[in-house]
Amino acid sequence: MSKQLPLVAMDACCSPLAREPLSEPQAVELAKVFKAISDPIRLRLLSLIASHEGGEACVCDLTDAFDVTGPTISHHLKVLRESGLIDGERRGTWVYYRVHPEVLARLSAVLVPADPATALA
Amino acid sequence: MSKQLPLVAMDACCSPLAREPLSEPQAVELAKVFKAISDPIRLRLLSLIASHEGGEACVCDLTDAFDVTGPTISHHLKVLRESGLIDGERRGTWVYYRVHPEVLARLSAVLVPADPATALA
DNA sequence: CCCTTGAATAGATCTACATCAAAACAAGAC
DNA sequence: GTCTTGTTTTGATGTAGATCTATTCAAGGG
Repeated sequence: MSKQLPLVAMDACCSPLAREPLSEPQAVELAKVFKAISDPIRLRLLSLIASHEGGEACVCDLTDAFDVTGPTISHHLKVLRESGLIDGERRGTWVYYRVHPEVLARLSAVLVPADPATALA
Repeated sequence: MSKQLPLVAMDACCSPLAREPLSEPQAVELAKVFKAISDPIRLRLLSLIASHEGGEACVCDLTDAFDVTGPTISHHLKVLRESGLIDGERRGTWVYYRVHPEVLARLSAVLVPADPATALA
């Protein structure tokens, strides 16, 4: 169930984008993860999983929250999985997903503006 | 030159995605901005502008950093502009772009993981 | 004025992606 | 075993997007 992709290339993970120019490989890796969260359904899936009690959510819970079909949700979960943002585990009948907080943290760190003061504007 | 789109809908800006489930409208707004930075060239453009001396960069400088044609760079700058991430200003012959740090800060805040401790993993 | 240089737009093309219905697979219940 | 429920895969389809060339627009310089 895990496929553990680059997890946001380690050397691309920590220097804020506004501090120094991103290298081309760094940009390629980051773009993949941002693409994964550039869809409303995937953003909500991620949020539902991350904010769910116990830090994990069953696919059955997730599907009900949307107007699209099951296969479509499954597709979006796969995209999130392959980007390294979430991971799924089957326990009996159901499959449970949880987020990788480190990846979220790295994305957040990359986007921090150069001057922290502006963050409070 | 400015077109001032939603700038990341104000009510969607500050609660981390992992704290509570994103509403559908919030997700739609956020997804637009993430889509804007889900391309390697746009990420590097954003980084080049944000990290450039004086906080602004001329299109002429930006174009040289890539293997694609001028119109393609112009297209990507437009996408970033329409997402509210950057803004351009013509001064004489050249056009200068600068980032909106508040938007960057909000995106960063949304991605912060639920448990701050995990950010240091 | 016309010409040059910088930048944006228009139109065309090719690829990537979101979605669905149908089929396959996984795990239990009977 | 067979049936049922939950999840994923497959295949097809329509739309969005990245890129190019050619054209247009903007601002100065002769």
